[in-house]
Amino acid sequence: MSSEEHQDRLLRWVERVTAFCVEEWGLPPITGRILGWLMICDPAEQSAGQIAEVIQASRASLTSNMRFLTAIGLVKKVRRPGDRTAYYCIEDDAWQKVIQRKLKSLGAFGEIADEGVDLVGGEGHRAERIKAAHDSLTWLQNLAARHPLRR
Amino acid sequence: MSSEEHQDRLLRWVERVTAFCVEEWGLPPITGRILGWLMICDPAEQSAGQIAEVIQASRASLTSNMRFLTAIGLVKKVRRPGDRTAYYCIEDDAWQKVIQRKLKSLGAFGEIADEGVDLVGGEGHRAERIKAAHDSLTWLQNLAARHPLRR
DNA sequence: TAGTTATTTCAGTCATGATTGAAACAACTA
DNA sequence: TAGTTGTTTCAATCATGACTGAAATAACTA
Repeated sequence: MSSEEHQDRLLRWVERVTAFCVEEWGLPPITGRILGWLMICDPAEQSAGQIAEVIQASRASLTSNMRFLTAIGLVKKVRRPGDRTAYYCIEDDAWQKVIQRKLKSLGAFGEIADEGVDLVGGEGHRAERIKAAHDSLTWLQNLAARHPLRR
Repeated sequence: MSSEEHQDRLLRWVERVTAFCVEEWGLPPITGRILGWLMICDPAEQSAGQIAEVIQASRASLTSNMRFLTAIGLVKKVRRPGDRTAYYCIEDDAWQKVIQRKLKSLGAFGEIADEGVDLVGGEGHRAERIKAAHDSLTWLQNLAARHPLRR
């Protein structure tokens, strides 16, 4: 298999990751491509310029996306003394962070549900309806807390 | 507390649910308001007209949103013989469905990660990096399968 | 210091899709 | 049947925000 063929396969895989990030998590396409590429690239550390070229996006777009991805802790910026280029690399626990964040947000929704129960008096059909929501929303969080992922 | 005051409180709660649906799940505001209102309204079954009035949206918007919400199984449509009005009501297991769907999508992402491992040869830093992603992505799904929510 | 290269900022374009009003339609009543 | 009321469709508007090119800035070397 030629080098270009292999690169093509990698990019097709990146595109599938991108589709996921866009459809399931509402991320912009370029953000998804960056994440996908950083998952599978070699070496792990890549400059904004390299990434821009391989995923066909502008440098300007890379700047804002990298800022976003580092701000939320999914990507880390690596600087080397004597080199003005900044390199980026996906965090080892990036997906674990994503998932923990989702769990936390579900839990917060569970708290809102709790307040809803108070609001309707705590008894009756309405309260039961909201309690059911609360239980579903906090279930996973409790489960995850009791059974953390070991690597 | 007057009836309007109580209604105001309910609507403020609905607005918090809406904010969640919009920010965390990327739903349109009106979709979020409908869900929030159907969680806390009394009676549980409400016509499109009633909902439109209380959340201040157009009938047209209600039509498309109700179609969406029933299509994905979060809301059910109730028809009564001799009454041309259609009533809507949130499904008892609506949030459980939402969560199961999210888990399934995480699992699907896990499968993509699996293929990524094959793509890079199954060994080395790259493979380990993607394997870590895979483990995080499938962890919750496995956990949930082993500890289903009992009500 | 001047020169070079990479990054960041910012104003503007563009695409997407939520929302609506008006008209068409459907279902009931008298 | 005509009248009434609720629903759906559809074309058009509107808001949002992703993305870019060009200019400004920053960081290195000689």
